[in-house]
Amino acid sequence: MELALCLGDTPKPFSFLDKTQKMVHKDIGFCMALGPHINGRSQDIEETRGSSTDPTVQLNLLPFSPVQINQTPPSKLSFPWLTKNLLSEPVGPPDSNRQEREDGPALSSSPNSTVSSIFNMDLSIYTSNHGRGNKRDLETSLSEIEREERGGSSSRASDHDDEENCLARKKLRLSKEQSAFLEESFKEHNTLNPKEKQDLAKQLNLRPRQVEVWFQNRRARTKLKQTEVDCEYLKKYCETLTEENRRLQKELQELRALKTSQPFYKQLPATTLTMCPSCERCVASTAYAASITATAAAATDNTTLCLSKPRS
DNA sequence: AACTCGCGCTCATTTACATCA
DNA sequence: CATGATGTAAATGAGCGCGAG
Repeated sequence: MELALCLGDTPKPFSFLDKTQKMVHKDIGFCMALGPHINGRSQDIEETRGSSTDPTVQLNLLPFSPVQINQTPPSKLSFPWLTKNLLSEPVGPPDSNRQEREDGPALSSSPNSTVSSIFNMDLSIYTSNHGRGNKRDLETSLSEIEREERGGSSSRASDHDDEENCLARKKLRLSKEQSAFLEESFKEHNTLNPKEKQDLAKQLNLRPRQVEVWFQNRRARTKLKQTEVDCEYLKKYCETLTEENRRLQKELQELRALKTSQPFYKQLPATTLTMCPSCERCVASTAYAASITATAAAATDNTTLCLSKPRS
């Protein structure tokens, strides 16, 4: 059994996996593999194994979203062992229906439908910055909202306008209520269609662009958290495999020692199974068995040793 | 049908700022 | 009060898909 680890650029396929899987990713990644491998004779093992149903395992962890919490693009590798239970994070359906939502917003599934009763309040930016917001922030935010309402949906162009109108980028701290509301929405969908974005912005007295950015950052945080979970799991998994590898190596050594210390054992022919002519049962048939039971050997024409009673 | 272009979106990365110990 | 660490809102640029021409 061999445990191989690869960290860095373009993980190379492990030798004992040559006939099984090839890695094609050129990204920097983490790669771990487990397979039968004794003293570098993986080729022999591979040949004798033949069509074994015990395949080698190679695990590739790519730097980009190895496990998607909220979406799982088909081209990306996902880890089957991670379930929504493990992840404490909401596991939404793959966002394949995004186009559908954009074509016609599924308002029935809108976060507002479930949380608006709780948070249907005027979440004014007057209360933002946890009550520490100053007058300048307030005026800036208000003018931004007015601009947004005049200009319609956010875009890069409006961002540039923002830049022109707002000389210094003043950081706005979202209030607890705003964050909670956004969080609830995120649990429903981790992406927004334009209508949802507009609605959320209106309800929270924020610019649609701010809502969009919040979701962007929230997705990034989710992903980061997930990466940490993955790393932790892989670390433990790696330790387990290392331990298993050590144990098997030790076992192998013991077997080899036993083999060399008992040379007569070497002379024993392989045990084969044959059918006992008298009882019609499978029995072990070896020259060794025959030699130690002279009487039995004399009683029968062949070397089959049968200790069971003949069938009546 | 193949192409180009513009648009809008997401993502990764970086920057800037607020907050806290 | 100054300072470094941390969290996070926002900016930026790249890449992708899609519809229109």
